[in-house]
Formats: sequence, structure tokens, C-alpha cells
Amino acid sequence: MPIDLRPLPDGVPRSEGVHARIRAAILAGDPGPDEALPSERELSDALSVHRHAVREALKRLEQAGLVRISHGGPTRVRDWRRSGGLDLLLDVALAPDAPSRPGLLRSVVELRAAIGVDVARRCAERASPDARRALADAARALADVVASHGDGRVERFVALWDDLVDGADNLAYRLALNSLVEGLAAIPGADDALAPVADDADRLRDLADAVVAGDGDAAAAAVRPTLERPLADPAAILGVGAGR
Amino acid sequence: MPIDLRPLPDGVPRSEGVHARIRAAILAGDPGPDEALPSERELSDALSVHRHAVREALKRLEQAGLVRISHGGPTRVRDWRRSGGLDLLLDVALAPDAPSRPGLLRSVVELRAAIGVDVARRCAERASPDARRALADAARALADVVASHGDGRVERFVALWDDLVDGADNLAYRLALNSLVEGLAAIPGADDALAPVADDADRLRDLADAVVAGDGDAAAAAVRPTLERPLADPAAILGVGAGR
DNA sequence: ACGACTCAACTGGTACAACCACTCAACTGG
DNA sequence: CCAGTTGAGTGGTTGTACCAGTTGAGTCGT
Repeated sequence: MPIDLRPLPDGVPRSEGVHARIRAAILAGDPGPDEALPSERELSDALSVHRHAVREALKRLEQAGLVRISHGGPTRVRDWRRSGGLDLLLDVALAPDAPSRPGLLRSVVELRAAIGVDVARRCAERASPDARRALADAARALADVVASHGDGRVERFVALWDDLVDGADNLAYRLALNSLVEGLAAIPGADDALAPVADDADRLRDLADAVVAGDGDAAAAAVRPTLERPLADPAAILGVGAGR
Repeated sequence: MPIDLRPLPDGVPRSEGVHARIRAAILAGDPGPDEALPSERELSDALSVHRHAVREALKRLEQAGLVRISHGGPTRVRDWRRSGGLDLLLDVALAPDAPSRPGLLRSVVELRAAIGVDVARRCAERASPDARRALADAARALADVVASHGDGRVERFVALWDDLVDGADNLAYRLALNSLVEGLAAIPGADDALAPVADDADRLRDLADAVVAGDGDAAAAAVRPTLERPLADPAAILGVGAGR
């Protein structure tokens, strides 16, 4: 899938459109690693946009780690699997084809589980007593909602994790979670598939107890089943986002 | 620390300089969340660069999640602790002051450990027999180097992790690792402090055995001590990068 | 006096044109 | 055959002008 040079759609900013076109092509692997992109003048000419719009798009791509711009030389595609950061998850999820959705989703779920377990542990060990009590209340409230199939279980779950990460007092966790949720939001149905089910209600109560008690190991053990459940059920993962 | 409007240094691209100035100010928190940035025209005027250079810098900042640009309205600073992705780790590490180094490094080490343990597990369970044998050889070679205080222990260690992540066959892990190593590279002495010491030699051999055997739990258990060691020794973390 | 409307003065988005700075490869001279 | 030159091509920067949204102050009608 080479760079799509058809006229840009109306309504979207030029620079944004150019960015999307080139990004999609690179993620699809056509201008592969180390290959040279057409010059800014060629691109602006082919897409009928001003060169500045192309430059702004290229700057964003460089920031994301997809291309390497060098002064007198051509702009080259980087091996984004090696050079790209976790933020690329969002772009990959949005890409028309890209790596097959199931594999991508499995990746994200695994990373979320790995980080999440540790977040729960650190939070239980590190957050202030007040924060831990508030968290426990939220966890129990969520457990009730989940057990009774009430509304808002997805939102409450996300909010709970937000607070857990805050309690873990770890900037890297915070930023990684941001990247993850952004990426997940781009996959239709993902956050719904990852939210707790009725069976998880008891575990959430365990989590609440562990957090108030400041027991890191217990907190970690309590969240693991919920976080890893989607991995044990390939069908659930396969089904999500399959529609494209 | 408001935006530094002194003349830009020579030798660095204008757009790059502008980007660095605004980024530093935002990370330092002066134009705080939801505050409006000066208009593009004001910035270009104050910094004596063309408006296009400012625009390119702002596009990059938007890509990184630091600002939100809206057409008719002012460009506003975002709450990057909420909206920023893991890629920000690099920028934060490079910021003149930013969150205190020790806390930042502890964060990164914790995240690395959380992911690393899972990487080892998945790799042992999932990689091809050939890849696992090659990994085991590399791990044993590293163990020998470490035990005998030979050269290249940092490079070999990094390379080993690179291969482990490949073996884990997980794009999210791959990208997260990219962000982490980029961020760590920006902290002087960090990768040296995180490399294995003589005591870790035996654990590396355990890892080799676990990987060839395809025993995920054993692999995870083998890498944990090495990855978590820096956390048990606050002095080691505090010392790194203290010089600035 | 109050509401709805108008419009001018911002904001960012785009365009055309020209030039500078750097790279690289083909060419030229020794 | 190699070293130096040079020119075409690349990205970097500037200038100017105008388009396109947003906002709020002013005005008009009621």
C-alpha cells in the first residue's frame, strides 16, 4: 500500500490529511524501513497541498518515530517496530489493516495485565491511608455494580484504574496507562470486553480489602484474574474489533 | 519557569529550538494545564523566528500530547500527566529540572521490572525452540562476562533484552521497551546502574535453563531479582544522574 | 432594559514565492 | 586512479497575503 496520492478529502485540515496518508502507508510497510520518502516538493505537488502542510505532517511523523528527517538528504522511513514508542499503539490500532487486530489486542491485554498487577501492588503499599480507603470504597461499589449487572461498569472500572495508578505514585505507569487506554479506545468494543464480569465481583472485594490493609501481594493476586481473564478466552479477543 | 524568549542558539534548527523552549516550560509547569499559549504570531515575533517554525514546533508538541491546538481559538496546554504517552518519558528525562531524577528513575525501573518479568515468561512459553536456544546461549555468555567482570556487559544485557522481547512476540511490549530504553538513555549512567552485577550470573544461567525448557514461571522468577535489585538499593538509584 | 444579531478583531490554517544551508553524486583535473 | 570541484537536489527559513474558524463587544430591534 504505497502512499495514497488521491486528492485529500475536504473538511479535514490538510496537514492532518497528509499525515494520515503517509502514516498509513508506513505502518502498512510499503515505504519500508530505510526507504526514502518522496521529497517534500514532490509530495506537496502530488497531493496538491502547500509544502508547509507536508512539512508539518513530516514533523509529526518524525516526533512519533516513523521517519528520520535529515537536512540535505532524503527523509527516510524508520523501522518503527524498533524506534517507535508506545504511543504508536494508537496509530497502529487506527491503521486500516496493520498487524491483525487479534494479535494486537492480545498484546495490549498482556501489557495491561503485567502493568496492572504491579500497579495494584505498589498502590496498596504506597498510597496514603485516606486514598486507600477511598479506593476500597470505589472497588466495592464497582463490585456491587458488576454483580448486579448495573450500568456504568466500564466507566467505573476505568476510573478505578485511574485512581490505582495515581496511588502507585509512578510517572512511568501513569504515562504507559495513558498510551494503553488511548490505544484501546481506538479498538471498537475493546474496553467493554476488558471490563470486569460478574465473576470478578468477589475479586474486586478482595482488592478492596488488600488495599486498605496495605497488602501489596494480596492486591496483586486479587487483580490478576480479572486482568488475565481475556487471555484465557481467545474467542472473546478474536471477536473484538473483528468487524473493522 | 515561563517560556524562555531569549534569542535561540545558533547551530540548531529553529523549529527544534522553539520546540525545546516551549516543551521545557510546559514540563516545568509554568504554562500550566488549560492555560493558553501565546499566539503563533506572538511567539514567532518574540523569538525572532518565522511563524512556520513555531507552527512546526507546536505540531510536534500536539503530537506528543502536550498542547491542544484548535482552529479559531488559542492553543492550550494539556495536563500531560493525564494526556501524555510513555514517549514523554524521554522528554521528562531531558528536561532541565522536571520531576526529581530519583523518583523518575525509580518509576522507570519499576516499569521495566514489571514488563521484563512478563517478557521473560512469554518468551519462554512462546518463542520457537531455535530462538530459545539462541537466547539461552546469549544469556550464558552474558553470565560469564558478568561473573568475570568482562567488558560489554551493558551492551550484551541490552541486546539480550532486545531478543527476549522479540521472542515474547508482543508489539505492545516491544514499543514500551523502545520508550523505556530511549528514556533511560537520556539519564546519564542509568543503563550502567541497571546492568547485571556479578551476583546475577547464576540467575542468568537459571534464565537460560528456563528458556530452553520453555518454563515461563521459572524464567520469570529468574529475571526478577536482577530487575528488581536496583529498587532494593535506594542509594544506587539516588546516585545515578545526580550530577545533572 | 433586555435579548438576538452583527461584525470586527482576534485565533489558527493555507497558499505562493524566493532564498539559504546542507548533501551527494557526477564531473573534472591532477 | 584518486582528490577536488561543482551543480542539482534535499530539507530549512523567511516574507507576505489571505482564508477560516472563534470570540466578545457593540448594536439594533423589541
